[in-house]
Amino acid sequence: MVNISFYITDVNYENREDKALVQLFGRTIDGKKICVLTDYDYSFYVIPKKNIKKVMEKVKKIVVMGKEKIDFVKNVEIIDMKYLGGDVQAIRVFISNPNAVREIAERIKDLDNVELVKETDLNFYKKYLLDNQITPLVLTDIEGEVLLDRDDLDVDFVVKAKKIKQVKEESFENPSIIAFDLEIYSPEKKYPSEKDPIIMLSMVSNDGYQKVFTWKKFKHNKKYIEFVEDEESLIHKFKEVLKEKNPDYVTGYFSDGFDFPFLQSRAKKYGIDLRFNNSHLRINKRGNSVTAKLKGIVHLDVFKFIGGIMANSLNFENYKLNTVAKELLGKKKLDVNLDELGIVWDDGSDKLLEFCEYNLIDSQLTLELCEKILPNLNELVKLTNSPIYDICRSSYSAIVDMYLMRMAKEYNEIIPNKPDQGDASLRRTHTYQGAFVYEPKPGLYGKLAVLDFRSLYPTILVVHNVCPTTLTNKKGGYESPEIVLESGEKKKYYFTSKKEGFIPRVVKEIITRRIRVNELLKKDKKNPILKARSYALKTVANATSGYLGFFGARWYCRECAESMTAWGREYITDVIEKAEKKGFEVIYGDTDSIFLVLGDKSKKDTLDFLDEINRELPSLMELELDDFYKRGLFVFRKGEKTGAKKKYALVSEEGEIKVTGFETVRGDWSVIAREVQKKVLEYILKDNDPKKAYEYVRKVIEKIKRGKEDMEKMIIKTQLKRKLEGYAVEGPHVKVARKMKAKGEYVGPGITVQYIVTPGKGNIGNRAEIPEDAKSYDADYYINNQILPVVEKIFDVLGRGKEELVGGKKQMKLGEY
DNA sequence: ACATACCGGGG
DNA sequence: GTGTACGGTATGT
Repeated sequence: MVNISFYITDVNYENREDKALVQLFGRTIDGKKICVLTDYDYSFYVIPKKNIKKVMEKVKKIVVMGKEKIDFVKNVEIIDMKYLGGDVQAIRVFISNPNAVREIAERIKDLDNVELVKETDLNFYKKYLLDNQITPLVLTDIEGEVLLDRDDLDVDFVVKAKKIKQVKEESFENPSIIAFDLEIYSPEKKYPSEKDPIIMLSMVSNDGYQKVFTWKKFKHNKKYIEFVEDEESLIHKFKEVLKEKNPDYVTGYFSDGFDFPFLQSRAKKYGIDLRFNNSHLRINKRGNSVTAKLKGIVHLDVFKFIGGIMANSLNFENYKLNTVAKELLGKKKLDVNLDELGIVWDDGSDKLLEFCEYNLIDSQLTLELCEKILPNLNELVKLTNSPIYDICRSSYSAIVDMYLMRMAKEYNEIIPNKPDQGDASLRRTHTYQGAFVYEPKPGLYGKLAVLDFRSLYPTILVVHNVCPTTLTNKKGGYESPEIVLESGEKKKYYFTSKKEGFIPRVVKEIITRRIRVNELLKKDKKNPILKARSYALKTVANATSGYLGFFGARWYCRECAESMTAWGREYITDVIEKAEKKGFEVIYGDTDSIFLVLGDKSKKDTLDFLDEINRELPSLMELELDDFYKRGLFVFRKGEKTGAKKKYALVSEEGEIKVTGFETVRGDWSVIAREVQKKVLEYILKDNDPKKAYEYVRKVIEKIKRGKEDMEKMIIKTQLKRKLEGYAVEGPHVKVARKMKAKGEYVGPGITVQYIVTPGKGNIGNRAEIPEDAKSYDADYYINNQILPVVEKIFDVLGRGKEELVGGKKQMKLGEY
C-alpha cells in the first residue's frame, strides 16, 4: 500500500476485461507524473409511479447481451432524492460497464410503473467526477497499490487506488507546459493545403526549453535551431520531445483546428502513430468545430478559450494571435511576409533564419498567453468540477450545465436529462420576448455616461426566486410583469416565496461569493487568482439566466426566461423614465444599460442619480457607472430612417475606441475594403474629423474609377470547402476553381481560391477571374459591393449621402436613395 | 423570396 | 466516444 498526494490534470477511462476503469492522470506533489486507476460503477436513477419494491426487483433482474459478454445490473438501492424541487423515492441502479447503460436504461423504461429514468446521458468520466464530487486540479490523496505491468502508460508510475479523498483546498499551481507551432511550405501566395509539407516546428516550454526544428540547412548562430533530416524526422522529433518532457499541458494557437489536424495528416503519410499513453492523437470533427485530444497530456488550445468564453468580455477587433498578444501581453508577432516563405525555402537562403525566429516567437507568445489564461481556466475547473480540457473548449451553456449538475449533487437533486432531438427542436421553435432595447437617434454625440445593472438577470433570478422548481399556479408569491405570448394572449407567471428554488439558491451563492471576492480584490487589485475567481463567478452567474431559455438546457424553463426578460424590461425602462425626469437626455439603452447624453449635466449629477436609484433597488441589485465617454456614434438601420440597435462606437476619455456591432470586414473581402473601413473609423472616432474621412473615401473611389487602384488590393479570397461536384449553387470562387483546374492546378477542398471581379455583364461568378489572368477590375462592383457597404452607414449619420461620394455618375442600385 | 455557402482561427 | 455551433452576410436560382 502507498499513500500519494497528487493533482488531477486529465480524466479518461479504459475498458478492462469486465469493467471500465477511470484513469486519473496528474502530477504528484513531488513532481512525478502519475496515472491513478480506480473502479467506478456507473449509477443512475429510476423514479417509479408506484410499487417501488416490485419495480426494483424487476430492474435487478435485467440482463442484456453485449458484444462479447453479458451485461447486467450490478446493484440497486432505494434512496430519497429531490427531483425538480419535489421529494421523490428513487431506485439507484449500478452498472459496471458504461457501454451497457443506454440499453439497460431502455429496458427499464419499458417496465410497468416506471415514471422516469435519469442520469443515463452523462459520459463516464463526467459521471465519475460528479458522483464522487472530485474536483480536478485540487490536491487529491490516494491510498493504493503500485502496478508494475503498465508500461503502456507514459507516466512515472501507475497506481490502482483503493481510496480517494480530497480534503485540502490547495490547487495545482505550477504545471509544465509546452507550446508548439508549425510552419508549412506553400507555393507563392497560396495558403497551404495538407498536400504541403511541414518545414518548421517550434517547441517552447515554461522550463526554458526552446527549439525550432527544420530540415533545410543554412548558416546561423542560434542555439535554438536544430536541423533534422526531413519532414518525417521532424514529426518524429515532435513525438520524442513531447514524450521525453512529458508535460502536463501542450498548447497551441488554433491547434484544435490547424496544427494538430495538420500534424496528424502529415504523420499518416509516413505511417507515424502519434500515440501517447496507449492512445492515438484523436481528431474529432463535428460540423465546423474540430478538437484534438491526447491522452495524459492535456491539450489546451489558447484560441478556443480566448476566442470563445473570454471573447465576450474582451471585445477585441479580432482574435488572431497577433491581436490577442498585443492586447493581453503587449507583444507582437515577428513581422514577416509569409507569402515569401515558399520562395525563401526553395532558395535555401539565410533569410530562413527570420522565419525560424517567427516560428519560435509564435510558440513563445502562445505559451505566455496560456499562462495568462490559466488562472481563468483553473477557477472555472474548480467551480464546475470539469477537466481543464473540457473547460478550455466549453460553451457558456456547457459551463452552466456542469455547475448546476455539480450543485445538484450537493443538494441531493436528481439531474434532469438533456432534451432529445425532438424536444430540443420543439423548444427551439418557441420564441419569447427578449430584452428591452431603446432605439437610438442616429448621430454623433458628445460627452456621454453609460450606466448598467450589475448582473441584471442573475440578480432578478435571485430576488424573484425564478426557477423551474418554484414555478406555480398559485398567486401570493412573486408575480411576474405581464407577458404577451406569441398568440397575443397576456399572461403572468407566479413563483412561490415559500421555499428557495434550486437555481436561485446556487446563483445567490455565486453572487455573494463574487461580492466577497471583489471586496478582497479592492485591497489587492492585481491579484490574478482573485481576478480570475471574480471573472469565473461572473461568467457562470450571467450565463445561467440565458441558459434557462436555451433549448439544449437540462434545467430549461421558458416561463422562467420569459419572466426574467419581462422583469429586466421593467427595471431598465423604470431607470430610463427616472433619468428623463431628472433632465438627462437618454440616447440609447440595451437590456441592462442606459446611455445618457450629459449636455449641461455634470459627472456628479450622474453619480447622484445613481445613488438615488440604488437606494430604491432590492439589496442584491445595483446600477453601476460603466464609464464616461468623449463621443459616441450611432448609425441608421440598414435602408431605414430609424436607428440601428446594438450598433455604435464610443471613444473613452483616454481616446480609446470601443466599437460594438459593426462587423469588421472579414477575410473574404478585398484588401481595399478593409483598408477603407479601418481608416474611416479612425478618422471619425480618433481624430474627430469626419471631413477627413469623407475626403479620403472620395479619393479612393476616384482612384478606383480611373482604374488606377492596385490590382493586388482587389483580390478576393474564398476557401473551397468541398469537391467541385459537390456544389448545388456555384459562387464566384467555385467558377474560378474550375478555371484553375483547367490550367492544371491542384483543386480540392481546403484550397483558397483568389479572384478579381472583371468588367462585363451578368453574374459576378462569370466575371470572376484568376488574378494573374485579370487585365482590369470592375470599378462599379468594387465601389458598390466593397467600398460603399463598409462606409455608407457611417456617412449617412453625418448627413453625407453616397451620391456625393461617388460623384455625378449614377451607380447601380442608387435609385432607392 | 428563398436557398446555399462562407466567414472565424491557422501557413 | 460527449454534441449535434452560430449568427451574419453575399451570391445564385
